Amino acid sequence: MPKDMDKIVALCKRRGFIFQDSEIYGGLNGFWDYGPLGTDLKRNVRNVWWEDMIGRHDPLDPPENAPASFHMVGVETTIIMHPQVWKVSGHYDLFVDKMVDCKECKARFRADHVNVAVLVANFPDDPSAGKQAIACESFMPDAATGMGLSNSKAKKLDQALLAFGKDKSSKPVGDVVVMSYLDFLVRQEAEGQNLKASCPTCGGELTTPRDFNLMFKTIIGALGTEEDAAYLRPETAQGIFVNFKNVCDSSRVKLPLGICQVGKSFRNEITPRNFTFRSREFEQMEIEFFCHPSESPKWYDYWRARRYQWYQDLGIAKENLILREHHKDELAHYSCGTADIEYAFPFMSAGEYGELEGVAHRGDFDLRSHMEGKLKNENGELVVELDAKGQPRHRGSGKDLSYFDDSTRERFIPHVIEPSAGADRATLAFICEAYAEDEAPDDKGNMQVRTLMRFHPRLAPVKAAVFPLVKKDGQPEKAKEIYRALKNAGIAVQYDEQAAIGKRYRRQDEIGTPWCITVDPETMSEGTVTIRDRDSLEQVRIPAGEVVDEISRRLRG
RNA sequence: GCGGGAGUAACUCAGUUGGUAGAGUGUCUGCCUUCCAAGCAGAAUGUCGCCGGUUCGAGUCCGGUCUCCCGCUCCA
Repeated sequence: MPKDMDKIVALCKRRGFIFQDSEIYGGLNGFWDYGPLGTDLKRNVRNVWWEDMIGRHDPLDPPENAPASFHMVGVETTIIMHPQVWKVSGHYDLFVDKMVDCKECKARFRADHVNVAVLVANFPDDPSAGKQAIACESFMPDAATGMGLSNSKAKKLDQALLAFGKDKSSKPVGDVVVMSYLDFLVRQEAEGQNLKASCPTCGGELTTPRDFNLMFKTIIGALGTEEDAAYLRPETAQGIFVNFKNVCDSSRVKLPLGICQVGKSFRNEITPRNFTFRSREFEQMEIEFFCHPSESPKWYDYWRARRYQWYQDLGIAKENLILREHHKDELAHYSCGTADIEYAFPFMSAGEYGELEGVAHRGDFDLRSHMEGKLKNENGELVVELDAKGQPRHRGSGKDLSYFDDSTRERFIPHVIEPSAGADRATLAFICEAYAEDEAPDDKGNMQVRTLMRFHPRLAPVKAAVFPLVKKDGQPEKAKEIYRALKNAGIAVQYDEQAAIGKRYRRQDEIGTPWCITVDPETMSEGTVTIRDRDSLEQVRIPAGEVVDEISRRLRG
């Protein structure tokens, strides 16, 4: 049974997990706030990630399934960086997409995605007639066949050719040339022609291409002008790349080496939607893993498997999670391989998944870019992109970012494997996965619907709650004692003496507290308390003095 | 950005032809003392998304705007 996203969103608000940003002013599209429980939950997601990737990492011996031992360290870099970073990384050019709209059907396309088939006619019997572009049809490339020009449109081109040749003595021959809409416009301009490409779907008139800046622009300096434009980072990765040399020079680390960072990133998503899934301000948890080029495929495999497993270890059911290898033509121009870890969010249709994390094999693209300048893919080779004067389009730092391996006396530019996870998306996935409704008996033994969040104990915002069964006979005092002992041990715990015991259990179920500890008459006589399990509803009795140890033990797994 | 739907208490929603707002849940306070929400009693809470217009009077009609949901588009 699919989960109801509306109910999940309602619970998130009702219990203080996630609020719409600036809600009292009507909200702000694409921005979300975390309430008290959501803040703890998301912090747990971040902390568990940091702990598992760095804190608990053992650099002395190879971890399970790893090709070799390796180092993992962290950095924290700024949201605003030198503007040249984004020019070199390609974001400046790529994030400023040219978009065209259809004035008729209102469809919007990326201008470089619209293809135009131009019919160029010539008269083989009459060379003096020259070549002329006489007709065009626009179409969207069909991913399946690679041939998006429909038969009807091809026929129209044929007819145009026939009509063109009608009053000529010799027969025209036509060549169909396919180009992007942007190239088409450039050629029309250059050749002084005025063919008009129309909407690929409805044939309506298209607007001229307009800029869409997907990076947030800002100004540095109180008196800053457009000259001082800077950008909020669209990814945390670049802060790692530009510090690669600093980290190597300062940290007594060797390759293979992972440098990790958690932090906010910003993208002007065109259509923010689906709760927090596509937000304009979001948090990333990224690893840039640097290794020898010859070892990179092994590390790519390692990180894909390890990161896929990580979500499962924290409670995401395997049937809701896929590891999807990108198809070749889906790869970014720099990537030698990318796999997405995707989750079957309730708001997606059956069989569809939303990306939680991308694990990309980036080769030496990033370090080379920051050395040499913005790179482009030319016939499978990454080369520095040049401007009209033959200079680099965007100049690199000129610094040598290669790595010298002392043991092999070899110098090389490391390859990078990038597991890049979304903290908000992971948090949302954990929320969706945790949401459950089951049936539990009420005090009369009738089955009632119970709403609960089955958070993994490491992620649960509240780990335990302590109740007195009744508000008398010294039970509240005893319960508070246990509550404080847990607090002092650094365990997130709540105390509740309000209303019937069953109601208190349900309250904790709804926020995903794994364990409830209840003080009852037997506590007063025998010194034992019950620990009730959220998922099984089972209770076990242990000495009150062992509660802190027992909960700590359970939290360690 | 387009098309469709929606916005009323913290949540889910009702609100008849325009006559100055209700229910359930939740929250809080007592009582009860009982191990899985619905025993009893009581209380608080809304400029009906926002702005403007029509009207003697607008939650209700009109215009604009913001936000959410669905579809399209987009998602290096």
